Amino acid sequence: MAALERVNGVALWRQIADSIRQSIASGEYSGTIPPETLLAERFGVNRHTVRAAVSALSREGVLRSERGRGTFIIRQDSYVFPISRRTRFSEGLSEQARVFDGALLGADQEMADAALARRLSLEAGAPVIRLETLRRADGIALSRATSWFPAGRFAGIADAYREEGSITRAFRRLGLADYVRRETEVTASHASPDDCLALGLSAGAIVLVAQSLNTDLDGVPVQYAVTRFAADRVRLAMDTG
Amino acid sequence: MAALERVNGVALWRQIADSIRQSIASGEYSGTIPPETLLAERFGVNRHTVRAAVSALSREGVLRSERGRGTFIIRQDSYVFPISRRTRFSEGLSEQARVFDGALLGADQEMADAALARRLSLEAGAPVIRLETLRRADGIALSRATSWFPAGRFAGIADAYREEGSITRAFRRLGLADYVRRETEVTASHASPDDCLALGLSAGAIVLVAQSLNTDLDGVPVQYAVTRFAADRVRLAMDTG
DNA sequence: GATGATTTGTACGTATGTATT
DNA sequence: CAATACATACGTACAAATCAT
Repeated sequence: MAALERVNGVALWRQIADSIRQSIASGEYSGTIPPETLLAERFGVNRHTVRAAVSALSREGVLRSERGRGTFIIRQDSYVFPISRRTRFSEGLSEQARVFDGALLGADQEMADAALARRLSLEAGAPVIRLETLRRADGIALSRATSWFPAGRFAGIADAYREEGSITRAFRRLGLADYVRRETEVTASHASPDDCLALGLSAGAIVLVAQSLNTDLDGVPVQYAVTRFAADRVRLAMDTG
Repeated sequence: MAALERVNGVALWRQIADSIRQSIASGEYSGTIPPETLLAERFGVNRHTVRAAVSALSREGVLRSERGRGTFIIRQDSYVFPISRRTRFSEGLSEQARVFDGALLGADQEMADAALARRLSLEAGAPVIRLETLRRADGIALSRATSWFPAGRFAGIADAYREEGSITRAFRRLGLADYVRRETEVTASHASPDDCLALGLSAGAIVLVAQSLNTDLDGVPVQYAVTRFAADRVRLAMDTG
């Protein structure tokens, strides 16, 4: 594998670890991964380097090595987040997780900058409420979101969310019975130190970043959110059938 | 901060380079990027580390530094891929790129394994045609896709695609006038060596992985595809308004 | 034009991580 | 496990080009 060279700022063992993870996800291996010596030969590296890769995956909870027996694949749960006009994370997940909750990490009032004001159809500098929230399923952090709401219309949103643990229910409490998702834009990037802390990720992990806009039934924006999903625990599903 | 690399396997400067590239793509910067000292402070690293990141991006043709003046953005390539029931990549992109084309990297006939057969509503072991394709905009590789088609119905799909450069037109040529996207599932992972080669990415880059199913108007599956997008050049947009 | 602030370029030193032998 | 060569990251200092005043 000539492509594996250390010139790009990514350690060989990390590239090999990612390759192994990929092979596991694609079903190429089942039960155990091949022996270290075989992998070393296949990747064209020293056995020590393969060991470093396996060690990293073990730390991340993907593999478990047993002396004399082999290295076993630990199945990890992955959650599907539906994205549609009627997206309700809490409802979509309730079938997959036994315990599902949202926590309020922080709240603040600030002034909308030009880009945010445009998205929420407000005047630049208009007051908005920012919520930092965390979603968990069965005790595992899945996503953290930063949401902005027009401050005039949703003054008590922070308290409402804190007590309800759900945007849908917080909206309902403030008199907004229904809302729809107008648009979602998905990208991906490396997890920031903040992401790692909040989501319990190892440094260098990947997050799916979704920017979304919700409106009321008259098309008036009620929430703009940037949500960061732990990419190895979550799939985003768009049903367009 | 030096400890980051130990846990991670991805060099700090590489993570910062990716982050800068992401910010450029998302339109956060325009014209120039912030000064090195400011970026260093913002990322919490030494100025040299930022310089290593900028240096890498300069080698890749994204940035150009001028002493005393600043660091200028050369390529600000960000393409939005719409995902909807009527997704037509070629149509959605034609407004954003001057030159847009699809190339056939390879084609093969194989037998559907259990998972693929289920997705295409075929018997396990049924013959399918696999296409490896690459999409470019203005000469820049945006995505590579592996697609499977029922071999019985779309025998000449490889030749048709090779000559048309588009799935939509290849389908039309084989008598399928129209089709719809039924579902799409999005995840993200590190770029494999193959991805790096095909998409011109640096090791450690991120790809958005979309698994999608297309059906004809009667709901019969016609194509299952796994598409790998260069995450720093592409945003996936779901319009649910 | 001169001055100082800003910004990128260069150099040296130190410590630690990475990968092979 | 040790030795080795190279990459990564920080720290400090100063030089050179540009820009606002």
